[in-house]
Amino acid sequence: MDERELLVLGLLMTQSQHGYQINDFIERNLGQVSDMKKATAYSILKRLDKQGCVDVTVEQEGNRPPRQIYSITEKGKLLFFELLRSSLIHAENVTPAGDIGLMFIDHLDRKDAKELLEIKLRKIEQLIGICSSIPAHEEGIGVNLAFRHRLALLECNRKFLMGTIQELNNLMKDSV
Amino acid sequence: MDERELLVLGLLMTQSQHGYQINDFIERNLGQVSDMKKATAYSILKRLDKQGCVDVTVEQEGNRPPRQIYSITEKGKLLFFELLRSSLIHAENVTPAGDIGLMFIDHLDRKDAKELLEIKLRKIEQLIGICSSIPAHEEGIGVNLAFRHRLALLECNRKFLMGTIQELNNLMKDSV
DNA sequence: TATAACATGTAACAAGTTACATGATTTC
DNA sequence: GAAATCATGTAACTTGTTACATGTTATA
Repeated sequence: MDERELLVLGLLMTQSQHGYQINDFIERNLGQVSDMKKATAYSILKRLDKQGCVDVTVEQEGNRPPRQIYSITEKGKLLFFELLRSSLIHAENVTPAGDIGLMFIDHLDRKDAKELLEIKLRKIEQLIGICSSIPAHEEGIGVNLAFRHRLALLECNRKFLMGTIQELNNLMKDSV
Repeated sequence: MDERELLVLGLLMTQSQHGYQINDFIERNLGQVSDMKKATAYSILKRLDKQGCVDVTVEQEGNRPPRQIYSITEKGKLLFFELLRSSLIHAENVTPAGDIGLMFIDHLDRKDAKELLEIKLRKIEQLIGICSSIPAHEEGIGVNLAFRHRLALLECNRKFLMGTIQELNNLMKDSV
């Protein structure tokens, strides 16, 4: 559930890091994975510290701003595994975010609806392009699984949208 | 984006209603669509009122608690269409909630990982059962589209999970 | 007569975002 | 000398949840 906390803890599992480093890594490498904002990462680190899930040491090079280096503690590892397990077994039992709109599509006329879904289709196709051009990750299977899953869902959405657009076309023809 | 607000406005598009009615409808009929809590609906209605997106009239039958009947205004309709359009064209550009865990699956041993994914698979299959037993909606295509989309995504997840579990099995055999 | 259903609401809290502030260092 | 990068943080705000409080009426 608490994906952001899991993400931060997961990154600390590989190595001790300071906040800037985590934010930088997410921005550079995990752009298609998480849109967590910087302030959020900093406040999660503080929260984890308060809970005893991380240890902090301060480092300083020359006159640069001091770095707060965070290391995951035993308690933090327990939390990590707890969050990991609950994340892996979790199945969303409600309509995915963004599908509420679909339910109300009849309030638009068919032509408008079709055009909007075509915009969405183009976005999805762009995302498919980006996602399928990511080279396979060397270490472990997890990261590759995540991207393969995302790609599978995007393809599923693409197929669904194409079918729906076709259906709207047919309905428009019928009503002429 | 703001799915809950869109949901409330959408329900008010069909008819004027009071808060209890909206909550009741969601609880009874939209259990697989939204998990919005009652207090949330009430506070959204207040917010919409403050923004001039709904009008309120008070009704009372006998000595029962008075009902605040909310009707959508012209401004509210504009907001509804704005939210509807942005919902329909929106494509999530990050990994779906719940997939962060997948990235860190290598921290578990294969057997554990497999068992957790099997739990998830069973949940997904249950949801598929529920979702495919919902009778088609008579009016319009929107509601049916939403359920068909959800079903398609669930099937996609099922397929992915089965493949992944198989893959974990193979990896376990190899390492013996 | 107990309890479910009707009908509303508030207060406290948690999580996240936005926007701002600070100040050093490297690079153009 | 200006701008980007390094490194941290806070304050205000929004959204949503949990848990509680209130009182009536229909039903078992």
